[in-house]
Amino acid sequence: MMYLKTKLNCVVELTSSEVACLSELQSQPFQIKRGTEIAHEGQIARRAFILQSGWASCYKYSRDGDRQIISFPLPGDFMGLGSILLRSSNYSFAALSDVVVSSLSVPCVMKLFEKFPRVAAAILWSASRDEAMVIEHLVNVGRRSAIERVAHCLLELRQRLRLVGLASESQFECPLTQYDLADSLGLSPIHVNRVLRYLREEGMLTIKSHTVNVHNLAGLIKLAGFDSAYLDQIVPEEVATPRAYCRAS
Amino acid sequence: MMYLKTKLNCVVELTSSEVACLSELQSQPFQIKRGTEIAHEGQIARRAFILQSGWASCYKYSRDGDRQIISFPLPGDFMGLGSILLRSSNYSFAALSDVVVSSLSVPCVMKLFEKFPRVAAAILWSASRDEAMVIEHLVNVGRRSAIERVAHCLLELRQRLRLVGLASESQFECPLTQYDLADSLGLSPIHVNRVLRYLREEGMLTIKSHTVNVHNLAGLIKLAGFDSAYLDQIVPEEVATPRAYCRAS
DNA sequence: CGTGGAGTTGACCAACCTCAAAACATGTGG
DNA sequence: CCACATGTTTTGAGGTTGGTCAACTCCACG
Repeated sequence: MMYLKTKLNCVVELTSSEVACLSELQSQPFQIKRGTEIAHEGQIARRAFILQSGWASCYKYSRDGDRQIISFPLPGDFMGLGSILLRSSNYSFAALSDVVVSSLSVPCVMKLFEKFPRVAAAILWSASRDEAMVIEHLVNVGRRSAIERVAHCLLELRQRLRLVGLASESQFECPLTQYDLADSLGLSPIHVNRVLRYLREEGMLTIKSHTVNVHNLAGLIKLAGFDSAYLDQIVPEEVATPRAYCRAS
Repeated sequence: MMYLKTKLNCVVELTSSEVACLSELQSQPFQIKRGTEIAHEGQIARRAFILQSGWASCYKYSRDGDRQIISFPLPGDFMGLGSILLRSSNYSFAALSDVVVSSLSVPCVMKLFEKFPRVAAAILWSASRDEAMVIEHLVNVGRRSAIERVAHCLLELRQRLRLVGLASESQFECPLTQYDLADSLGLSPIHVNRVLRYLREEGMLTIKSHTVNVHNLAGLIKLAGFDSAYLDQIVPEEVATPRAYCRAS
């Protein structure tokens, strides 16, 4: 609940009845163990999930069995939102660490749309931001070198974790293996390892026991060509200032 | 108008008042010349566009000036839908051929959400499908060989064109240059050329004077590992069968 | 005709992959 | 608390895919 409310609230200021509706429609949070697949590609999507704590991954397999990770949902993010209106899920997703999620059923989402158009707008906003991240990911994989990709990915994770209060200026927990990184960045795990060594030897960052330490933030940002604009949480006037198009409750 | 209506109509059956509202809120279609940039990355997005005829491209530049094409909007597709709720546009888009578009302003979209929740659902559906295409594109670039990428891309275009009646079984118009393909697939134009030669010599397809001729469809599908599920237009029961959650007009 | 964009080709090269093996963690059951 | 098993990181050697550079050709369009 907590996250869904704060997340959507940052888009449009929700009224108390809207907030009440959200908490009603959302399931009780429940735990999922590390490594569990939550939804599988091609399944009919009956629910969307909101990650309350822990890390997850969304991925697809290519025909020859190579995995491409689409995104790493972090606390506060939706999973499978894009699938609820399609016949079947686009992709699979799984828990990368022990995880707490809550869920919304498809009829619940439709009910939200019907009753609270501003919540609908907030959900579309959230979907738009997810799309922006996938797009940046595509640019990363399509047009950047291995070193840039790795640096860019870690900077994005740092920035997103900071937005939910889970990273300090120069350090954050990160359960990703080098295999996960490789599958996300379109590289081999061996090459990811070489890149991480390079970044370590250049004094940029180190990773030890699932903790990333950034030693030269400015250098990394320059190296990766990182611009965090696409992660902005700010919302345009016309969308955010509510009352103009708010129905009489 | 035509396209917006038929597109959204295939999601939820729109009532006549919903259709009327759509035509009212959509601008008159207007022409844009080939090569014109319609919106630029970072601009404030004041409108979303619906492509009525012709081809377009959505793209971003990486810091070192390499272009990554995100998608090729075809007739009936939205452009910039994901940007209207964000502060600024994610990406640029431009006309690849002479093009006819109509547009929706941001307040119009908000009005649609408020008045017609089912139209809102249909718009989110459309955004979900766009996201599914970007995701497949990411898998393509991240995990497939150059030959697979080119074949997959052309098969996707064929399939999408067929859905709007612009491709026959084995042939379609395609204004893309080899540079465009390269920037979409994360390859160099020279290598795209080599791949196209290979596909030609294998009897898979030929491209001549902006026309793609598929000579061995089954072979191409196998070669690319192409599965068109992500392009499906079918919508789940709960979303499509309307009256259940339809407000009293 | 002539000009510029697009397609084509060859030669060479580098970024990244694959295979193989060892060192290092981490967690589990005894 | 140890011993083993499993998963993860690290390193090396050699090979491929696809990139770069440079040139030439083929059009479409003025």
